[in-house]
Amino acid sequence: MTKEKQQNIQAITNMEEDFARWYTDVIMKTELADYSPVKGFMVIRPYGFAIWENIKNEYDKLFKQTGHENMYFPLLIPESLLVREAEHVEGFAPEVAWVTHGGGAELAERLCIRPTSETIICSMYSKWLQTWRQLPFLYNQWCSVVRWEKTTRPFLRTSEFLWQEGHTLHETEAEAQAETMQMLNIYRSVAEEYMAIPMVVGQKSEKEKFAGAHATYTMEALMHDGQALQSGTSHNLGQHFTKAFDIMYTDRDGKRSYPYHTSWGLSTRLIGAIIMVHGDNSGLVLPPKIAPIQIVIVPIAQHKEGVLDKAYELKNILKEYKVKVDDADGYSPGWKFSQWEMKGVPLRIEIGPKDIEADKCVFVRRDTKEKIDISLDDIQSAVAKTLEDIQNNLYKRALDMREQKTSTAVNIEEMKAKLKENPGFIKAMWCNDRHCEDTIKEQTGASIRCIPFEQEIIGEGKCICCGSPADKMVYLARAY
RNA sequence: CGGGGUGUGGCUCAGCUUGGUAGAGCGCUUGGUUCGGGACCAAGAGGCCGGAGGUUCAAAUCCUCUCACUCCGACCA
Repeated sequence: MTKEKQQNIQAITNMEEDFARWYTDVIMKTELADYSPVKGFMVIRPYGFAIWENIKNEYDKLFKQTGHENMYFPLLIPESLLVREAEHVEGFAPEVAWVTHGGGAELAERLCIRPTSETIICSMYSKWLQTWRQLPFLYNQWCSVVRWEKTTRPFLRTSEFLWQEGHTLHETEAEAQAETMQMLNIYRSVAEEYMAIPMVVGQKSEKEKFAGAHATYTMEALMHDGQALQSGTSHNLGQHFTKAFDIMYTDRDGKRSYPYHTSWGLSTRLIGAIIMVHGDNSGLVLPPKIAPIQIVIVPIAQHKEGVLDKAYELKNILKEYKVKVDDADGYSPGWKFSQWEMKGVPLRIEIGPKDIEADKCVFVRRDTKEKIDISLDDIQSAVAKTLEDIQNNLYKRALDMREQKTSTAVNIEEMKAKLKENPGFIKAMWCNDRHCEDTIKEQTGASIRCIPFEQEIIGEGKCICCGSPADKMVYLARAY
């Protein structure tokens, strides 16, 4: 093939050259999503949506296993409800979209398109909750929310995104805290075990916490370019909203009490994380456990006697997996190899006349691009083992990458230098002062991603900014 | 919200300086030969040049305004 032709076909920018373009190229070329006619709003195409469905199904299963039920609340929230909790409005007001007209007439009260549903859900909870015997309330909804964003990027930040929001009520503070942690753990387990993305988990600083929360917990992932991505948050909302919305019940002692409240959410942003953690210059690399197609079978010389039959036979043998036989006529095998590689299919099986004669096939792993001959007798166990290897290897690779991109610093100058030579996480001590937090952000561009549960002491335990004794180690990074 | 970039068949772009109402490659369709890393030949289809004004006998091209997308920074799942 000629050079020009290579370039024409390749079209995915190298990530070393321009990471942002690489990212959008991958999304467009692999047909995960496309831009819509409305600025900041994207269309999720079937291949991208299939990934979301797989993520969603895993989480949904665990939500239900832990006693949660799904429900659905309206898209529109009256302004009077949104403004009930002061911190909350203040946090969200700048990015709310408003509906002012209905059926051509101006509305008496404008309605906001939910940026999140705490307010409308709480207004209903106050109607429903009467007695301690009804607690806990364990509900969740899958929906989309709208936040009018200035700068948007597919999956990472769009004005509308798909997500899940859980909203629970509990009798005691301890139960609410336990729920908050339980959900964060579920978030982390699916992210790590299914998406193969290692997460740093911990608590958000006061500055970074959810508007109206008592405490926010987060899982943070590190992308290939050294930027962090907040990937899921779980909030202990205390009684902030239950008081603001008059949610009261008669407790075990016959007194009127406010319950304790949690909410937790994660979104299609996770798809951005999968792209940016595992992807390479050939395109997507999908972990087997969330790949819409786990195995693609590419027949070679498919017009020849018996080749297609054999391909379908293999598909049938492997029916417990998501298998596609690419029997498209008029495309060369080489073309198909490249296409499916770009789309990140974990395992490709090539089967042609020579293989059939030798009673074998060829496996090609997406993560290592390694080619191996496999006897057809062993195919089932070989597939199981290979997919598991790929899944494990992706996690390990991502973890190595994160560790390689994680440094420590004891003062701001050192932090700047480290971020410059090796962008990624910086572990440092912090005195818990908002002023220091702002200063660090201003001078380095990096924010406190979280105060991790797994603490350690860096250097002599002095705040990276002001040098006073500090009892918290934090992860800092530039973030999406 | 500030700074840059780009809008021409499905995609990537040329044409614009020096106006004369469109071109290439890829993709697509049909037929044939191919088929183990992005095959080849032949014949086709497809565009009022982002939009609105203006200048002109004549505008993709010049002028004004506008819109959209995109990238980089400040704020955010």
